[in-house]
Amino acid sequence: MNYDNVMQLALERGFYFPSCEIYADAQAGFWEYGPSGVSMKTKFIELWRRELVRRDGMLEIDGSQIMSKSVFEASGHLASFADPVVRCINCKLNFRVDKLIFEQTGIEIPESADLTDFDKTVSERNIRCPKCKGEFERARKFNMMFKVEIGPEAEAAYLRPETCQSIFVDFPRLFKTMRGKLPIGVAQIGKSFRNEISPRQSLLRLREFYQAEIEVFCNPNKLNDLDRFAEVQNTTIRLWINNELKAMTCQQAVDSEVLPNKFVAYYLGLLTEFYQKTGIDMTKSRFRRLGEKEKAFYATVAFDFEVQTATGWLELVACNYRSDYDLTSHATKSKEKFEVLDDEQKVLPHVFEISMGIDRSLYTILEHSLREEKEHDRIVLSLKPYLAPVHVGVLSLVKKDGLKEKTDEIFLKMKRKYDAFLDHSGAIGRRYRRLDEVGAPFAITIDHQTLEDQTVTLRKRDEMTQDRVKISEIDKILSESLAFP
RNA sequence: GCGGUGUUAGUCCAGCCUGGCAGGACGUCAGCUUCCCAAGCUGAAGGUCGCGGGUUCAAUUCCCGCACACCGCACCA
Repeated sequence: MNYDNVMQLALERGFYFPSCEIYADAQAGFWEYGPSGVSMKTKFIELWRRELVRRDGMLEIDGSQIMSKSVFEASGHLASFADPVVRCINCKLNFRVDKLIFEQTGIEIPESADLTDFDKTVSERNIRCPKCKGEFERARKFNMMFKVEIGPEAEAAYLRPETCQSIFVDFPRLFKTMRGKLPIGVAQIGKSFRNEISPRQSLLRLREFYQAEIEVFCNPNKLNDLDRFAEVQNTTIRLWINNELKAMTCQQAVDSEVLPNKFVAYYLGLLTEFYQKTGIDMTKSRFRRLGEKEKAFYATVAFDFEVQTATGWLELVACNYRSDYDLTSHATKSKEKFEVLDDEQKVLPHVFEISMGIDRSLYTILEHSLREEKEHDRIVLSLKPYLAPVHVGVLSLVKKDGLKEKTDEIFLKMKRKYDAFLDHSGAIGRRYRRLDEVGAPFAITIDHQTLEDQTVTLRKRDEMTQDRVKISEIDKILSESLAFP
């Protein structure tokens, strides 16, 4: 299905919708999750916890969204998480100065260069505004972090542009108090904030968005010394190297040196197994190795996990080998010690990062799960049962003859344990269609026979088949069918 | 941020050219009917016509500005 189909489903069925939409000054790039969206997101996060955090024995934290200025001085975000721009004195339009210089002269200046380098080239080559031929003000940096002011003295602080900074900052305490031992993963789910110049396409590019980030701290001398690699050695991962797809097992990727070490291969394997369980079509996925110019300023090796969607290839996860960039920076700035003991040797850990975009992942799951069945005149969201916003619809075939009361009684017994949806009104077929659209894998219907023999019909979403089951068996059937894998 | 196209009920859209009571379909809700896959009948609710200004006796309609959305460019999880 295409982007518009997903968008319409999202708006009509309570998955997500624009923030502040009743007001004209609502800003782009902010979206709300509705009831269906929250329910699905909660379950997605539970799957992430199971498949990554618990499976690998990671520590999970929940850090502040507002962090002090020093954090971002150390991390490099104040200096580097910014685009160099110039503004025309005459018409006030802003331009990316590095792009402008390249377009007009062919000279390439890296975007991280000193502002004076840009000013020098602009004046030497007499670069003028493309729109009005006006001269430019001096170059400045447009930083993509949201600045906030703390307290009556308005001390500067920032909304975090990535969740991982608190993981780095907290590392010394976590390692000491949680009896840390390398390698160790620290995970966090939360919101990050980026002042994007042009947010677009709802959940795909937000100014306020959810990340699920994992930072694995490791001994850089032991990247091939990892017992648990055996768990994923036969897992097939899809790698996109030099414009070519190479599907191979993790073991083969290490042996052929397509991946640098077992450590990286292991986590790409875990991530693959996680996404397989989300219902995303893995034949439309790849880990793409980034070139030098594409990588973030802190990365030495980088793979993006990308998935093909109706909007093109979409980056869901950034996997960056950040080496000791972060810990060295924070150690230098804070004077805190970040070295730890590993086999009685002092070592400054390196960091491998798995930075997941939750919103984008949820969009992709929706797009890959949504289909139209013309022969049955219905739209079906074939979510994995354990990710469905509604687990089961509980329906009375008709309201009268005591069926409503019997239905209420059954619903009451289920509603704490399952996301059950009670519905008495309208034609039964219409109610099934509505449940199909929110991805409810099951519907149980109470009819006249129920009153005679204590059985109900259990309808399956994908097959549209119905079985008669005893009321006493419902719980067992549902708990098995809805369980996480 | 640039260029193009749009914005009217929950959704899709008509009305705008040529200013004069805010409409349709689907959906939702209630009742009747039916009794297992969007059937039918009756009724109802639902709108700052994106926001602000201007022209006019009168603006959803004409003019200006802005915001937002979509497509393309650039940037990113």
